[in-house]
Amino acid sequence: MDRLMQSIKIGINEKIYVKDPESSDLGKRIVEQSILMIDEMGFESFTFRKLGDRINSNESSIYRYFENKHKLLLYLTSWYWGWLEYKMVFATNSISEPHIKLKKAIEVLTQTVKEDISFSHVNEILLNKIVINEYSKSYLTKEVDQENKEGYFVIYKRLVNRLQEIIIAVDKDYPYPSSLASTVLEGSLHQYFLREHFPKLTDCNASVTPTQYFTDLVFRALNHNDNG
Amino acid sequence: MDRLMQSIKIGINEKIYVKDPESSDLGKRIVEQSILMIDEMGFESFTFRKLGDRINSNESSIYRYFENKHKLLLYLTSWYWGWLEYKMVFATNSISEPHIKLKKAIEVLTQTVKEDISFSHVNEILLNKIVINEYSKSYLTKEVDQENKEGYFVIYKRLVNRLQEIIIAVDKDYPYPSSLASTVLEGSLHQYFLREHFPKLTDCNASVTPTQYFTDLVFRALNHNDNG
DNA sequence: TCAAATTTAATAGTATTACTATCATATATT
DNA sequence: AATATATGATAGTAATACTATTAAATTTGA
Repeated sequence: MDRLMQSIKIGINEKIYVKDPESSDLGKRIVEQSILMIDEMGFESFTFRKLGDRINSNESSIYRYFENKHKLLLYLTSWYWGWLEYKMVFATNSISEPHIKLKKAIEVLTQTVKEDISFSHVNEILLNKIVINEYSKSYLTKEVDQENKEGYFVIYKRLVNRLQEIIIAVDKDYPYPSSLASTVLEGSLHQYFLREHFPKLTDCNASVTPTQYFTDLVFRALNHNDNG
Repeated sequence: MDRLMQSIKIGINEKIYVKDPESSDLGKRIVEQSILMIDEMGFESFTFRKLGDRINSNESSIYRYFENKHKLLLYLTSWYWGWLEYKMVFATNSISEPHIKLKKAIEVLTQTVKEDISFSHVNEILLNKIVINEYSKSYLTKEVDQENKEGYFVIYKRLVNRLQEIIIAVDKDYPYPSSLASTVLEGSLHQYFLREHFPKLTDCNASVTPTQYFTDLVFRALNHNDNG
């Protein structure tokens, strides 16, 4: 998988960036170091000025790649979802049995990232942490409808739809496949957050994973013959 | 219910405010108008200066009630969860049948607020919208552990725990009652958001409510004798 | 390989935000 | 009426989120 993914470029809506950060060394450093910094200090405290200092570049140069830090967050999270989508499709593509396919899909989508240095300048482990802590902020805005119209969330939407289709293949009569798919994806991020900060509000802990919880939940919800 | 609730004061952690906004006319106007303004312009664009202008008061006077707008958001959302908790306990208290109690609890917790002018200066309908759009921002911060330690989230945590206990009463062997409870509360806000902004990602629409989806999901997940 | 084009860096500047400080005035309490 | 307290007005600071301009470095391509 490593070698394969090295040659794949995740296609991100061109309107999200001013200049493609993949097209230059500076661009890659912006992406690489912004991930480290947002993880360290949180999205609110992160600024382009601080990033410029850190990468020995200039604030104004960063603005030539991204209009503002919100767009940068959209870029990073789109990248993450595109990467997860790729992993999910890759892992489930060859599986024909619907319930095994669904089990695998949930597994890939709700697992934490352990290690994946396929793309040199993107640290997927930290990016996963950023998505848990910051993704909601990218859409809980007054501009969400406009930005959605411009296609800034297509990758995420496609991913939810893929999961929904896999759910339907297991139980075509289940009445809420879209809601269940979106609940799994969003709820998984939430359970990871709770495990870290509000352990009383979750059953997930060192030995129980969000993957186990959601696998169990989804298969209880669906009518199926074999629990995989 | 109206008259009863008029005499109830929702107990909010005193560390959240500098001076209790319930203790003065200015304090009440701060709460009242901040709800309107955050709904109108979103939490990011909302500032104490703008609020001061709107209520014909001064920025510095508002700082005498709340340290910053983050604390004000914590206050408003705590108020909301306290109010919902009250409604939930009130509605389920007299029910002895566990599955009917659970059904009622989910109903109260996942329903949109239609109209409830029990507390004169708090518009619960708008507050519900604010919680949907802004609540996550109150805890997705680098300070969450410290603020949690100081008790800023007690009401919400108590509410999740209450729901979890009601779930256990229906099926004491279900392995993930806390996660299911937190999924219902958080997921419900999310489904409302999706219904409004990403209709393709949910089955909730004009005729299907998040309440129906979650009621169905929870009862599918639990082993029980009667679906109510 | 030299000139032109492009990219990046450095500096400065603006409007706004998120406060803090000070002092005056209005209102309530005793 | 004296005192305390709450509020208002004004000013000020450091940081943020940019934009603009110009200079220097690097790339490109003829």
